[in-house]
This record gives sequence, C-alpha cells and structure tokens, in this order.
Amino acid sequence: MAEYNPQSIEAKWQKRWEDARVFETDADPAKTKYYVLEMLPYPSGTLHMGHMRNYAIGDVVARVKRMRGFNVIHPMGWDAFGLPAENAAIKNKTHPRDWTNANIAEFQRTLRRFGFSYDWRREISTCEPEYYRWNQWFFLRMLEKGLAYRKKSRVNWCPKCCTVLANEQVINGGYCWRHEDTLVEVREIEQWFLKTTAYSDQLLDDLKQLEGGWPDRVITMQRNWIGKSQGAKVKFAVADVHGLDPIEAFTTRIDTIYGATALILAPNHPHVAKLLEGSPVRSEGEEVLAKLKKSSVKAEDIATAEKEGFFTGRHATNPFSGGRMPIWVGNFVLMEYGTGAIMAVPAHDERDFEFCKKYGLPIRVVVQAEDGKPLDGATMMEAFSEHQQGRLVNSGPYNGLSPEEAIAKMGADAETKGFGKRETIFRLRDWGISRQRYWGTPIPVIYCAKDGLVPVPDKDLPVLLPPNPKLTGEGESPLASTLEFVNTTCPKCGGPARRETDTMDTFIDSSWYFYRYCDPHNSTAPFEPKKIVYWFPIDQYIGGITHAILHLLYSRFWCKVMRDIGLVKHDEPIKRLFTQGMVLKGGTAMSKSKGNVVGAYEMADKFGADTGRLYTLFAAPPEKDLEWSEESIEGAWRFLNRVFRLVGKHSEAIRGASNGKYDAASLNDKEKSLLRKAHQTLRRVTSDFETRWHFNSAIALVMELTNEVYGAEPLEKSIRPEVRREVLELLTLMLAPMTPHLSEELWEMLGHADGLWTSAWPTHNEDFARDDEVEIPVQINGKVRGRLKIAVGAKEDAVVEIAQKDSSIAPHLNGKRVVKRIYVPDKLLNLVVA
RNA sequence: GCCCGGGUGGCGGAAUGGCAGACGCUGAGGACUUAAAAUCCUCCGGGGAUUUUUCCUCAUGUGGGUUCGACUCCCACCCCGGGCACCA
Repeated sequence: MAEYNPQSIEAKWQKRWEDARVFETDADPAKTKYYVLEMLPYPSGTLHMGHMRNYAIGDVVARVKRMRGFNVIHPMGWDAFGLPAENAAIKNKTHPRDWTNANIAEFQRTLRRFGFSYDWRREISTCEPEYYRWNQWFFLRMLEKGLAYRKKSRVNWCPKCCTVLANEQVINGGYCWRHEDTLVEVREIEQWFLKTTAYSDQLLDDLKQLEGGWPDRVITMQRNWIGKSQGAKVKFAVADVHGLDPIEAFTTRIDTIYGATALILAPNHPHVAKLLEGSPVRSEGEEVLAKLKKSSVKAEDIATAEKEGFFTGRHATNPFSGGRMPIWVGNFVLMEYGTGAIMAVPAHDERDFEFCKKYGLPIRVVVQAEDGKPLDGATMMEAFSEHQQGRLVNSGPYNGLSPEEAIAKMGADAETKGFGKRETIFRLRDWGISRQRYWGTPIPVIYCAKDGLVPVPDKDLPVLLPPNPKLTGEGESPLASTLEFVNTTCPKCGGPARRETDTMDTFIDSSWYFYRYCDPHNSTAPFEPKKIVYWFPIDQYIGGITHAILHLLYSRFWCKVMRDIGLVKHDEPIKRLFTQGMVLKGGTAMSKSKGNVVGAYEMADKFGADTGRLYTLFAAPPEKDLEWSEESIEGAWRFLNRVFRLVGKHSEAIRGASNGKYDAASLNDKEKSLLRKAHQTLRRVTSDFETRWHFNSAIALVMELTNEVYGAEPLEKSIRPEVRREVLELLTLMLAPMTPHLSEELWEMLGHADGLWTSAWPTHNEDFARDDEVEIPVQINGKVRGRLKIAVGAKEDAVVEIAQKDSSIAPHLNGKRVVKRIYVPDKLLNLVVA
C-alpha cells in the first residue's frame, strides 16, 4: 500500500486548484457573499508558525463557508512600507524595495506551500505606486474637507538621527534606540495631522453596532482610548496680575469647587511665563519649570514620576465662593488634555490629595458621606472621591445637594453667570501622520514662496518616491536631501517650489486596504463603489489583539471619512472580529529578535502543510495562546497517517461497490453502530465549526470516529462497502477545511473523479444519529451510585422502577424514603432520600 | 490603581447546571521484528479497602453561598497573563 506522502500530495492538489481557479471569486448577486480576511502581514524575515496559525484559522472559515454555498472572498496582500525595510537597506546597502520584494516572494512561497485558499488575483502590495497613489488621493480629499492639517506638536527627537522617534523607539528611560548614548529631546515641530477627533462621538457611539460581533475587551479598549468625559470648563480670574485672561480649568466634579484649594497649570501652559513675570518667586520658579519641561513624554516615565510643582506667587479667584486660591504649576497636569489647567480639590481627588499633602496646601472637605464618620481635612488619609454618594457641605447655597444634583445645578449656574460652560471632552487626539522617513507614501503637498501651501493636483498623482535616495540614517530625512525630489514647480504659478518631504505613517496603508481587494487593479479610483456594496462589510476579520486599538480605530475612522465623501454606504467596515492567540515557544511569542521562531516552510518540509495546519488548530482553542510542542505535532502527523492507511485499505473495495446505495432496513447492528457514530460526529463537528469555532474539539471528534472505525476492524467481515464508503466519505469531508490536500487525495482514492472542492458540506441523517439506548447515571442525593441502560425516551416511572431493583443502587435505598426524584430524560436520574 | 482574560492530571486541553479529565502528547507494559523504526493492543489524578472483580473516598486556585445536583451561577479572597494609566 502507498504511504502518505504529503509533499507530493500537496503539490498535486495545489496545482489542480490553481488550474481549476477554485479560489477565484467574482461578485455574483445571485449568491450570498462572505468576506473573510486575515490581517495582512508585514513581510519581514521568515513566515513563522505564529503567522501560519492566523491564516490556518481564516482558511478553515473560508473553506467551511465555501462548502456551505457562500460566495467567499478571501484575499491576501502585503503591508510593505515601513521602517525595518529602510533600516535593513541602510545596513545592507541595498534598496528598501529589494529587501521588501525579496521578503514578499518568500512569504508568498510559504503561503502557497500551505495551500491557503486565497484569490491571488486580488493580491496587493502597499509600497506599489498603484496602491499608494490612493493614499495620496485620500489625503487630498481630507485636506479639502479640513480633515488634514499642519500643527506644531511635541515629539521625541533624536539629535543624532535628526528625526522624530516613535515612543517605542525611546529606550532605557529616554535614550535613542539607535544611539544608546544619546538622550532624546522633546521638540516642537510642524507635523501633519488627520482629524480623528472630528469623529470622536461617532467612533464611540458606533461601537454599539459592533457589540456581539467584536470581542468585548476590544470594544472596551477602544471606548477607553476615545475616553469621553462630561464635565465643565470654569474660568478662574487671575487676582494679582492685571490684564491677564482668566485661566480655564476643566473638571468633571464641579460640585467640589468649594473644596478647590489651588489652581494647577501644566508646565507648558501659555500663562505660566506671564504669571512668573515680576513674581517674587520668579527665579526659583523658572528653575523648577525648566526641569519639569525637560521630563520625558513617555507614558511609563510619566506614570512612575513623583508629583512635582511650584508656587507661581500668584492667585486666582474662585468664581463660586470668591475665595483666593494660589496658582501652582504641576508636572501631573497635561497640556494635551482638557485645558491644561485643573482646580485642585485634595479632599475629593487622589492626585490632588497627594500633591497638596506634599506641598502643605489646605484640604477642605465639601462632600460628606451619608453614613460613617464625618471626614476632616486635617486628619483624612486619602481622598474621598466617590461621587455616587454623599451630600454637599461648606458649599454655600448648594449645601445638602447630592453630588449628582450639584453637578447639574452648578453647571447651569456657571453658564448663566458667564464664568463656565458644560462641555464634553475626549482623550482621543488627532492622528499625527508625518514621518521623516523614505520608505512610505510621500505627502502630496508643495510649498511655494508665492502661493504658500499648494496641494498636488489629482492629475499629478502619484507623487513617486525618488528611486535612488541617499539612505544613511543620519542627517535630515532622506527625501529632504534628495534635491531632484524636493525641487519642483508650483502647480499654481509655475514658479520654483519645494515638495513636502515627510512620508505618511504606514498605518494609513492598512486603514483601507481591504476595500482595494474588491477592486485591486482600478487605475482611475481607489475602488468602484458598486463593488464595495456587494462585498462589504467584512463578515469575519481575524488577527492579533495587538491591533485592538490603533489599526482598528484608524480603519473605522477611514470608513467614516469615505462614507462622508460618498464612496461607501456603511458606518463600520468590519462586522465580526476574532482575535486569535499567539504561538509561543519557551513561554514567549515567536519573534525573530527573540530567536525562537519555527519557520513555517521548514515545518511543511518536515511534516507537510496539512500536519502543520492540523496541529495549530488542534493544540489549543483558537483564541488562546499556544505553546509550541514538537511532540504534539508528531501526534497530528500520526493521526493523518492513520486516516490515510484506513482509507487506503478500503478504497479498492469501495470503488468497486455500486455507488453508495443501500437499504436502511437491511443494516446489521455493526453497520448501524458505525453509521450512528459517523452521523453523531458530523452533527457535533458542524456545530463546532458554525457556532463555536471549537476547531480543537472538532478535530478530537474526528479522531474519535477514526478510533471507532479502527475498533470495528476488520470492516470487510461485517460492514458492506456501501456503508464503509459513507463513513469514510464523511470522515474525509469533515477534515477537508483543516487538511484540504489530504482530503482531496482521499476523495480521489474513494473513487471521485471530480475534486472534493466541488462538494458541499454534508448534512447529518438524524435517523442514523439517534441512539436506541442510552446509559444514564443514577444519583442518590447527587452522588453517582450506578448506571442504567435504558431505551431512549423511557418514562420516568419505568426508569425509577428499574433503578430501585438495580443491585448497585438498591443498597443505598435500603430503609430510606425517596422524598424527591429528578429525572432528566435520557440524561440522568437523581433520587433524594431521607 | 483601573479594565479585561485565565487558574482542571506529568503536559496541551475536553466538559454551554447533569457520569470531571473526551482527544492528543509524554510515560509504563505487551504483540510483531534477527534488531530498530513504524504499526497494533493494554494501562496511566491522589488515597484507601478488596487484591481475579469491584467498591469507597478526596480532587477543577482558596473560603463561603445558591441548587436535588456546581469546573460551570453568585459573593469574598489569592495567584498568573495581558491592556490602559497622574485623563482632571
């Protein structure tokens, strides 16, 4: 008998699929579409088993849906712009394009080796001009709508690289990742932004549309990221400097304003310099200020930093109480959030408490809990910040109100009296997209001495990357030092002008790529809206939890912008999201830098693609992390061999048998029992695939069925070829989404000339699946004391009667009275005795 | 600190209020073989009793609770993993 040879089987069927164009799909209004998508990879290094698992999950879904009659679109592409390509190019003195394309070729070779059912005609690569020109086109639309703008902002700047660093590139508490001896500076430079904040409310509200389809935690993370706060802005007049505008503070707890004992400004608040001018503490203040301003913008540093600040020597007036409050500067107040100024209420806010305690500022209680001891500002050890309870005290006319009532009333009063305004603010910031890099989409803008900022006209798109940049990693950005790129003519006046030399953040590339798959070769538009109407939204998106915020939020933002310029009709691009677990080795995620990767191609060479696929699906449920185990993969390999031998042994007899028909009434007990197991397995596997995505238990069920068939050997003694055919065909079809090559081969061995790819998912036969007899446990007071074989559908009284006579149960009933009986038909009997 | 996950044999995991440990791995024993590999068969949570057969008992992070019945639901706590974080 032939041995299972995955190498030749897999090559054979991949060729057949390709020749028959099995996975190429076009819009067909007569069929229900299904869009399944795995997050596109960044082609770097080798494709490892961590990537592979992601695609294996998507491929099972694609193949199951295809067998179920859906018109499935399942595309693949490359997130091809990015810094690693540029760094590799600098290091190896090559071009980023060469490095990237070599990786793409390698990735594609590996994906093809695994037989994933992609429609390769739809392949895209984001670094190609035919793709990135549409990034530029979208940018120009946003510029027209005021959604793209330039602004100075604080960034991490490495003076040696002469470029902006992402927060992730600042290491060891403030050093450049490439120049580990160089301290990163905080600089303010002009950058391009996209106005994501214009959609704050929609991005938040539309999360409701995603409930049920997206994991709750992803929705929660997005909600927190957007960070909506309802509160009020209150103006505090500066008492001791004439002609200075009042300072505005944002608060969600205006009810505690009578407890405000200081006003605290962010170090870079525009008022600080003016307050210090002529102040008695000016020189000390400026010294501390310089120190505070230098502190890093990195999240971790901010979190661990101690609260620090200084008194400006100036005072403000509390508009409600008329009281005098000292104005301080504090490092924990952020210019980027709210108004950059807060009122410090130490009695009712933990951060304010810590700050005021440290600097000896008074603590004044204005909300007392309704139960428990009254709080005293002089003795309290922590802030009382619960706003759901308590009553106002020491708050003039508002005494006795609940915080909730006070927030409403005081907000309204502040508005009436003109020193405040109720407002909702968001944590979400606009999206800074400028990068001082080469390997990205050039921003299509020209600066002219006469006409100022001039957008590149649509007809001049794409603005191509210059082919031969000087990539050194030092000095100014590569595009800025490529003069043939920089120097151009103004589209308006024709005079000499300069091009923008920043490129776009690569998150832009991945914000809309899934639309391009629907119309990948369109040269006059990013896509034809009509095609989107058919294929969108994405029915199932699959990827890592790492992208829970940025990629998915930007994609949602992009969708809304496209909707508002009339390109698409839906609010949300992705209906369902699945976040799969990582593949770990030695307890950490596989990554090239950790040196713990298992290459997918080598894996396929060793065991075959089907074994690799089966293993990653079997070893853990798809949402959980999976620890790589070489022993377990051999188990998957053994199982596939077992199946292959089984079908091989019987294929000749089956092929000779008349096609499939037998009289159900003529089945013998062994045939019935085998068919029952097969159809029961199918019933459960179908539900595992469709409703639960429990691929691991689906595989376990198919293994059980295989064991059962082996247990019934030799089949030729009692099982007719027609029945054998039915059982082995079901087995083959159930495996098909997971091990498609092997299944095709078995299908052919079973005598089918047409490929398995033409087969539908089978339907189980309930008559065969039904049990005649079941074994149920019998419990006495909830403890299992025996088991009974009963006919399916037996009546309670009959079962109780049998139970009472049973030799293992009767002793437990001896001399006792049955006070209650619980009978779950065909499941269990529980007798409660006293 | 806040928000999510999660905690079941030697290991990965199964069990959607109803027989805890399916399925696989590892390990042990056996068959086949000159031998090995492969394959096939048997056993494999702890303790105790009976030592053929079986029975009892403990056990799903800990402690309570609801229930005839809890890995599953509720409350409190412990531990592990992840995310966010001076967000006013």
